[in-house]
Amino acid sequence: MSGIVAGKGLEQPPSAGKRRQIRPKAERRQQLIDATIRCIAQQGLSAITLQMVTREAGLSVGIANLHFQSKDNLLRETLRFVAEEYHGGQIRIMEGAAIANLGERLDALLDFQLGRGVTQRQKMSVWFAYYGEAGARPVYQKIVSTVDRLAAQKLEALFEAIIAEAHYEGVDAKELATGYSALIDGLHLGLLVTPKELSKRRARAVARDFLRRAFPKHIH
Amino acid sequence: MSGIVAGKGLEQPPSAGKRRQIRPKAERRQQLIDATIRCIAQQGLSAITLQMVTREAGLSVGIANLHFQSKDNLLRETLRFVAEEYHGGQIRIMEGAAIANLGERLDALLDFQLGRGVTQRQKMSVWFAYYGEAGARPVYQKIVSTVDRLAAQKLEALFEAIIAEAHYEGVDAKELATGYSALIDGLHLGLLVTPKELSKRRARAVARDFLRRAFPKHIH
DNA sequence: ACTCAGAATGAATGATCGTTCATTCCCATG
DNA sequence: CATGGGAATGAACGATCATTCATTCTGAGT
Repeated sequence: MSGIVAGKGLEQPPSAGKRRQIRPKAERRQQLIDATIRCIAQQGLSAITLQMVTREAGLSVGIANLHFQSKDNLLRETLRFVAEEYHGGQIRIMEGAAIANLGERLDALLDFQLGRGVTQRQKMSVWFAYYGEAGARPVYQKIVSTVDRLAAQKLEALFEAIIAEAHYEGVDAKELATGYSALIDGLHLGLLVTPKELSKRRARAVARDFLRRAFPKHIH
Repeated sequence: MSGIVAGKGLEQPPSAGKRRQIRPKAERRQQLIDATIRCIAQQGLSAITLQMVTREAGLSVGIANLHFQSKDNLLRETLRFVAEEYHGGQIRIMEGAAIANLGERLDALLDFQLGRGVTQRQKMSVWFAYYGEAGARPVYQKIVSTVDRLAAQKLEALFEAIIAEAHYEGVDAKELATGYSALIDGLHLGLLVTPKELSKRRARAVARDFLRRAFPKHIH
């Protein structure tokens, strides 16, 4: 209920009469995607309904099919948006020139992956909701794979640079990158499913520990 | 289609006429749970229907409510079964007296967690399908938490024993156990969503690497 | 001020779902 | 062999869903 009010608040002055507004297509699409994300987080992917999403967005039922042709397509586009948001954030940190020091860049990456923005219950719910359906829906696999592969390559390159810089021996960048990515995913899962057992603080400590053991000269 | 045939084959001689059979309650329940697992793996948790499950089991629609009262309850019991199967398997290895050597016990655990039985696409699909809904359904969180907590404690105890045995220094058993569990979960996720990027062989190598870096005297 | 392309609406439709329950039929028991 | 308890069935029901489309309404362009 409060979610609905919040949804309206994002697009209209508080009073928000019934008056219909005409807005550009791109804006309505984003509005619907945002509402979809909130609904998935609150109700789950299997319980989601177009009536639910459009009400959350403060719009009518028909508009979903007007801008997305079908419910399936709306869900696909929502996944695409979420995937881009997460992986894009990582890539921007890894290839950005803002941070020259490799150790600091690694720190920034960890801060992003386990920071406030990403570890919101809302975000993680959506993320794993799609993962959960990926086994039965190749489309979801494909969408995630595409961005995931790019992020994995960037991470691998960063690890290689770090290894070269400090002449670490007996460490394989690729294997380490796979392990680190898996560790972060697993920590997100823990934060979502067993929040009582795993605090965000501890999750960060665990991830830091992994990096410290691999790159002791870079992480203190 | 082939799934349906296989389902029938499991309960009836190949010819399998239409003749109705009366079986004990426990057997029917397990039969329905097995069918539910197959359906979730094939169609996903959000697409599952009772008609689908009962057809897969070679039974009539009404029988699901007869033995499980409701669809929701059938799904809950299925999760309970899967959770017990996975975590129970781990616990049996960790507290079993069959393997005295701690290093070998660790190896056996890894073999189980990333072995043929667990990493079947079917099993992992079901597992993450429920994880995906956990954000919106506290019941699922509770079911998983219960068994998960016990397994985590056993793992921690095993790590502590290993640390004590070889006098490893500067390692926290609890933190390491959290990291290892998260790593395994993340690897399962990778095997499910991006199987092209992550082979089972590589997943095992990555997990082994984690353990080797932590317990070099125990893992070679 | 006027106009109209097209954005937005929401009642209606048909399909499908979970659940019920009157009925059928098996099989252990005597 | 006869029988009753209860396991199993599946047609029927009401609820809910995605999707459609005739209609309404808006606001930029003239």
